Amino acid sequence: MQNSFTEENYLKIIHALSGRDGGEVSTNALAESTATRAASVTDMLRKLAEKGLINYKKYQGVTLTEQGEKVAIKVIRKHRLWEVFLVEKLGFGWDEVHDIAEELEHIPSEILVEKLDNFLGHPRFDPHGDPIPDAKGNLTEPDYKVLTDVHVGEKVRMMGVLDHAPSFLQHLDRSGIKLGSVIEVKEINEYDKSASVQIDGGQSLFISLEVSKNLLVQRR
Amino acid sequence: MQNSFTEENYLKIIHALSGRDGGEVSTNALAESTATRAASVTDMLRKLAEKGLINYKKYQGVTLTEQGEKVAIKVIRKHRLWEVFLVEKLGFGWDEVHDIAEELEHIPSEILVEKLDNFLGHPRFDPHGDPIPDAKGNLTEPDYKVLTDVHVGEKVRMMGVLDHAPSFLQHLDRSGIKLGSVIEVKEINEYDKSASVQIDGGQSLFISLEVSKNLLVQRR
DNA sequence: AAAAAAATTTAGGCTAGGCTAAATTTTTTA
DNA sequence: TAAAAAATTTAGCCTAGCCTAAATTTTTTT
Repeated sequence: MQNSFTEENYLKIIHALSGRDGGEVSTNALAESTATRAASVTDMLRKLAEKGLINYKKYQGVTLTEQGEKVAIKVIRKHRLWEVFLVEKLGFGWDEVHDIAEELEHIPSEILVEKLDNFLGHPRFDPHGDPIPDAKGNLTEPDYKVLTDVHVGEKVRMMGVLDHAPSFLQHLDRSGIKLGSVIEVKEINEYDKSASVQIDGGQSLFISLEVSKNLLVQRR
Repeated sequence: MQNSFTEENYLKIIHALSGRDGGEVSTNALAESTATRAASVTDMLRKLAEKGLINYKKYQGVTLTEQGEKVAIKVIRKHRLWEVFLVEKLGFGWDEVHDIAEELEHIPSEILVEKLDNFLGHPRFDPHGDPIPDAKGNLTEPDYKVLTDVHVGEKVRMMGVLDHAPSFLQHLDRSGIKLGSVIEVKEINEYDKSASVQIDGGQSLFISLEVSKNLLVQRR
């Protein structure tokens, strides 16, 4: 049986909120993420549980079943592939594609996804650095670190973002920080943890703790 | 205000059914095309009329208002552009794209359409030969003729199809008839109006009246 | 370990878009 | 042109997803 647009969204969000450990997700957290009320979430949880997509016991929060996980990962795959298409082929900025991909991800057609993947050359990461699950549903999260964990003197490579908000991405654009940029931490201020960094061996700039916390990087 | 997926579909179908003359479309015709019951159509018509998208008087059939026509043409533009994308870029067959485009056409985003149009190189026709409305909403139907109106001895070019059913398109594939093919009518059988034709100066074959009726052609 | 607070669920409703059955209007036929 | 048939609308219901208010359960405080 097919899952609705709304059901797919719930599964995707449960996946995101349960994190690497696959821990329980609360009704309230879901209400916040879906921009609905807790009572509405409860309704949907009952329905998803009946369909065997989540493990749900009243008052205890939910986790995805294996089947639910599969559906969620398919949606994530579609979302990220469409984002690549929008940026690489259509010329959108990385700050503009989220809402459109949010719609495209629910277009139902296995063949479409596979042809799209093929057309794009089987990309491994989306424009924000998030990994794209493969056709079999394998999703491997690379273990990047957050820039706040980098010591003075280290040179790292920018690999992704935690915050996907357009305003944050635009801020990075203005700062000249993009995927692949080399960031050298020159100095960290004790007081507010803001940092002085050098981008790609050129431009020096200050970045706030708020920014550092949302930058995923990798030692080189 | 935004129109729903369903509302857009009604407008698109009313456009298609009212033909070149913009004539009234009946409730029953809409029920058939939308695969719903007449009573449901009546409900929707009331709603579309309230929104100013159609001219509706009880029992009298409907026509599109100028505003409704605009919406319909936008949907058609999106549908046909996506079909070009699916065939030209993703490698789908012309018989496989209708249902997927039916979903994609409702993705809301003006910018997306324009970027897609640009990416595709501003195509004028979709993979079935149907004209693509321009960004301003101009839709000019070329006046092709149907193959049944072609006399013996004439050579014409295949420009489109009236029937978009996969089975018909696949039949054309098997017959080697595609957009742009030159068709020379060698003989027409009085009895059943079937015809003997030559395709691109090579392959000769018989085509039934049913096929002739659905082929749009142009004198050269 | 009670009491208070927070989280969650239940009860009862609402809207969009469907449906069936019955009523009404228009069209066709005799 | 009146009766029959066909088309259309109205009335009353249904489901998916959402809502508020009230009830219930869990968690936190004192």
